[in-house]
Order: sequence, then structure tokens, then C-alpha cells
Amino acid sequence: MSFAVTVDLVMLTVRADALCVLLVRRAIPPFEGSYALPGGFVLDTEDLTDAAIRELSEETGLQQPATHLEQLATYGSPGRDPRARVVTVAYLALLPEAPDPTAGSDAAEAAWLPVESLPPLAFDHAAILRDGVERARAKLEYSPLAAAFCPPEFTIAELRQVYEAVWNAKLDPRNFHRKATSTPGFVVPTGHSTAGDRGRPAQLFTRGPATVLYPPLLRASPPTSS
Amino acid sequence: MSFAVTVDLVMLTVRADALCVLLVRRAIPPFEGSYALPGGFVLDTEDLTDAAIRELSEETGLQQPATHLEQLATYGSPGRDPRARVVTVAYLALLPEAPDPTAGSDAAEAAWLPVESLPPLAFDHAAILRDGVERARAKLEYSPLAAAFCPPEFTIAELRQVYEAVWNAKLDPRNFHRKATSTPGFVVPTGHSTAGDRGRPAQLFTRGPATVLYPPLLRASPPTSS
DNA sequence: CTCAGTTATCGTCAGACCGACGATATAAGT
DNA sequence: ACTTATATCGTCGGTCTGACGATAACTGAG
Repeated sequence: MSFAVTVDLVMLTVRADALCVLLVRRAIPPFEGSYALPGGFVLDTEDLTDAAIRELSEETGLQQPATHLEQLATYGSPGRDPRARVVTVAYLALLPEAPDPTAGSDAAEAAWLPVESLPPLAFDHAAILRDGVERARAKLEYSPLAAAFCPPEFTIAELRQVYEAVWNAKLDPRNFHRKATSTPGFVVPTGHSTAGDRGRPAQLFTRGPATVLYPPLLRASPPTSS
Repeated sequence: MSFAVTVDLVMLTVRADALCVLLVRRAIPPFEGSYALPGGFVLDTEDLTDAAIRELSEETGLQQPATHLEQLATYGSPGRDPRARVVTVAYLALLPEAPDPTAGSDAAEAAWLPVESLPPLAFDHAAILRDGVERARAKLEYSPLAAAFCPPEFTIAELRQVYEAVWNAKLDPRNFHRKATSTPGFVVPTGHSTAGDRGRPAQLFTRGPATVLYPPLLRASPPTSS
């Protein structure tokens, strides 16, 4: 009746138009050499969320604080860790584009890998990651969370590219522009604009105050389950 | 670094047009005499979901198996149980209308109480319950989960009353009928109908194969967060 | 400077969907 | 037969969306 409790992080970001996850290579058995989600033990007097925040900065030497962190789910199959009974609370973190993590890292190596075409992962981390990606995909529909993948100021096109990368789908720039700017509280214009890029300069926006998108921004109709 | 792990259940049902939760009265300190969510320790070799299923039938002497069970969230603040460090994995269960639980129950008393106007709850169970109710309310929008509150065969009106009870809102019977019957995979007509009630007999339906409602059945616009 | 290329932004239009609500069907009870 | 209650079908106008044309405002090549 005594368990070890860990937190594992599904850290997602968008790099080069692809949804990527931060993975670390395990230096010790079991699964030595395999990639795994970053994570670690929850301390005695520490709240679960605090442990997630700590791991977020500690295990991965990243400067960027996550713009979004939420609990994902808890995994505790008796056999999921061959050494002991370990229950892990998984968290989902969304980050703006971040540089490759390298030095100062606790784990041997850490790397951003695209969620498509992943190597086998340690433990049940493949399932956890799948759940995290699915959560992120679903949440983009009815929450303004896509902005969490963007820098503090961003263009509508950057926001659209987030949707395209996460959903792995093409969206019409004109319709997306109308939708993003007309949904109350989604984005707020700053008055600034970009310059130096190709094409006409774009307005810059910040995250708006809305916590839900109403009406939602739905994906194309899901696989007809008939 | 060693934790006790429990599962707690947010069991919801609709009784007399009100969303109700099953609560048990604690027979021992702490919070002796207070109501609490049913729950218990996870066994050494037991999966989390199995523990939830076990508690579902064990702690509450209910015949009705839950028509839906899903993990809700995990709560592990250091101070949430004054006796020890306990991490609890909360599950959300939806049941058709069930009789009052009485005998054979492990806990002293169990009762269905409407989620509005609740007494103070033990531990952080008020917060867990709030999260469970909010999850249920949100899921009715985009999933066919409302049918989990209904018996195997049900009428469109019964389904509508579930929405009305959970959302605490009135829905137009004609528009709801159109929506429920036209959303692919939501409900399947059985060919049978009711008889003996007041008014015109109604067709009976079963849960359809859909896992998501597309398009969703949205609540009225949320509080304008501006 | 002029022109082609590129991206942002605004419009238009038809179809899907929704909320409000009228109309009709089919039962029970008197 | 008539009232009451509920189920079910239609209609109509407004809103939202997808497809896509048109224009604006920049960069870079010549």
C-alpha cells in the first residue's frame, strides 16, 4: 500500500511547422538508451503541480517558462515500472519555440523530436505522449491555448501555423484570419506590426482574456464513426 | 518519498430533474460525521482503474454498473489529509437513475444529494466534486455521454431532461429533438415506443456508436469574459 | 524605378446550422 | 367529444463557415 509518485512532462512546442516533444535519453536501466519523457519524483512536502514546475526548469535547462501547464492524467499500472510500484502524474506543458536544450541538463541528452515518427519510448511513455498530443489537439478547438505556443506578440499567421502544425492540416488563411480576429477575447491587437519579412507587414497581437473560444474553432469533421 | 494512493469517486446521476452525487458520511476522524466522496486505497497489485471499479461496487452496494467511468484528475497537496501524505486519483462515474443505497454498504451511510446546496465536504472533496461536475457539463457538449445517465432504452425527452438537469437550463424540446436525431451516431431508434405515459407515445432509442458529437451541442454562450 | 513574388487583409456568396416558434399527431382523462 | 399533455414535423430568419475573388503593402530582382 505504499507507492512511489513521480511527475512526467509532456512538453510540446512547434518547431519548423511540426509539433515536437521534449524527450530525454535514459542513462540508466531500465530502458537504458531509450528516449523517455522528462520527469522525476515528487518530494515529500511538495505539491504535485510544484513538482511539475520544478521538473520543467530543472530537468531541462530551459529559460523559457511554459506558457501553459496543466495536469494531463495519472498512470499507475502495476507493471509499468519493472523496479517498483510507481504512480506517475503526467503534466502537459506548452511552450513557445525554444532553442535546443543542451548544457546544464540533468539527463544525459534532451532533444525536441517531432511527434510523428518517434523512436520507441521507455515505460508507458508512448501512451502518455499520445494522450497529451490528443489533449492539445482537442483543446485548440475550444480554448485560446494555441497562443501558448506563440511568443508574447504574434501575428495571425503564426497562430494559424500553430493550428496547422498541431492538427497537421491546412487552414485557409483568410477564413482563419476572420475567425481569430472576430472571436471575442481570443487575440488583442497591440498596434505594432512586423517588418522586414516577405510580403505585407502583419499586425501583432497578444493573448486575449478569453478562457474559452465561443463559438469554437472546430477541426474538419472527425472520421465518420458509422 | 513514499505515498499512500487512493481512488475517490465522483458518482453522478440524475434524480428528479436534479444532478446528484453519491456521498458517504464518515464514521471516523478526521472529518467524522462529514460527507465525503466514496473511495479507498489502491491495492498493491491493482491498476488504478480496477481500484475505481472495485470501489464503485464495493463501497456502495449498488447493482447498477456505471455506464461510464473515466479518470478525472489527481489531487496530492501535502496537507490534504492531516494524517499522512495521500495522493488520490479521482474518477468520474455516470449512472442511470439508481435507488437509494442503503444496506450492505461499507460506509455508515450513503445518499444521493443534489450538487446544488451541498453540505461541507471532508478533505478537498468539494474541489474534486466541482471539477467532476464541470467535466460532466463540458463533456455533454461534444460527446454522447448524456446517454450514460439514461437506461438502456430511452426517449429523446429523457435525454433532454438529462441535459437540462446537468446544465441546469431549459432546452427547446423541438430543437433538441431535431439535433439529437440528426447528429450522426448519437442515438439509434429501436423501433419500440413508450406507452401509458401522458401524451403521445415516444420512440425509444439506444446509445449510438459515435464517440464525439459533430457538430457539438453547445450550451448557451458562456459568461462573457470581457 | 518597375515589376514580379509574397503575404496580409477585406469582401462576397452559398450552404449548414441554430434559435424561435407555429402546426399537427397521438395518447390519457373527463 | 373535448381538454390536456407530450411527441414530432416544418418554417423562417439570422449566424457562422468554407470556398474563393480582390486588393493592399511590403521585398527583392532586373
